[in-house]
Amino acid sequence: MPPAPAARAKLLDAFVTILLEQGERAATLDAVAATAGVSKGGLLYHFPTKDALVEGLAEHVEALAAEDVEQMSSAPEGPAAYYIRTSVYADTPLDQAIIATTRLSQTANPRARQALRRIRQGWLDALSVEVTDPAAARAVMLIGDGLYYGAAMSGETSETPPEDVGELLEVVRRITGERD
Amino acid sequence: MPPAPAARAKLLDAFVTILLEQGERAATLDAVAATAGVSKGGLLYHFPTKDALVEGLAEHVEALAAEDVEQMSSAPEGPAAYYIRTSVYADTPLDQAIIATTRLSQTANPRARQALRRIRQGWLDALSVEVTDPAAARAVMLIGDGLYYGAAMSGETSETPPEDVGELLEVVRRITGERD
DNA sequence: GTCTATATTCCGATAGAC
DNA sequence: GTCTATCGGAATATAGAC
Repeated sequence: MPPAPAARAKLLDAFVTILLEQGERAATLDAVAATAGVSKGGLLYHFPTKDALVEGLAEHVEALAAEDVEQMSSAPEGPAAYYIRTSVYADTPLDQAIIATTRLSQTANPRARQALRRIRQGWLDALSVEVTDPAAARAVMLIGDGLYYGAAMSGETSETPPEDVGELLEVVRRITGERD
Repeated sequence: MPPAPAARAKLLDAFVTILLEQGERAATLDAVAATAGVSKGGLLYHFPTKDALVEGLAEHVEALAAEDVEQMSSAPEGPAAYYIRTSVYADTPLDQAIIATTRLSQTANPRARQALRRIRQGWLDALSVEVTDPAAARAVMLIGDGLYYGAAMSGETSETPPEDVGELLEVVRRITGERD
């Protein structure tokens, strides 16, 4: 494994921060470079084009999500409860990277859309192991989507207080209860 | 009431179309004007700044959503079923306007964020009349958010085939069932 | 590897003719 | 009301010094 490319990581982190706090339009090469503490030329050495920067973020967020799916699959509380509980925006690196990717104009950045689609599919697969009714699995999935959506929409901070999650989990238990 | 400002409506419609099909970055004044069949100067007569264009879209989408809330409140099937059924992206003017507003970088466009927040609140209020358990109402709300989110994320077309909605409605019925 | 120019394109907005 | 022409600024990307 490579010796930890600190410069690349710092640049991607700056990209995420700006997307999160100021939106896509503010995430210019100049701004990313300045936030990371390098010049624009320095940035372009690591990411030759802006598309390369988006590609870097896409790979980064997919890697983080893959780790999350592993934890989800082996969670004692079960995948569904783990998924809903962690769908509340909590400032983790994964949450930040996902919202940042969401902020990219996805019609203009097919790669960003692809990353989010893959991540959602990974979650749905992990959910389906526990929640065998497809419609129920989809409903749980959609609630998680909605939680993330609220965070992506309402700005930088969480819309859902953690104390509300407990009640939400009860509702989910009602969904995942056996049927037919 | 004014004599139907056709030019304004045509410009807003072009703005929505471009946001929907190509994303925020493509929605320049030039592109909006060209799509509407007028010059940039012509556009700027009706909307003196780009913020004015966003304001126009925000008012437009809020008005359409207010109509929807009225229909929702008087729907024979009940607000919850109506809400979920119509949350599937269906190319209605309201759906298009909402997704278009979603595409605007909301950190940079507080007015777009405000419009979406107000619309969600209106839906939640209407839902709460039928679904009195707040957590259950929130869960139904979130499923609708998730459906819209999927549409906003996956591009221009619907992610959820209408034939899946029936099964989703059964799940919702399980949520809205009496509790305690 | 990181920097400072600089080239080029494009966007939002203004001015003023018609 | 709608047009053309144009300004000022900003964004992506290149070239080449260090």
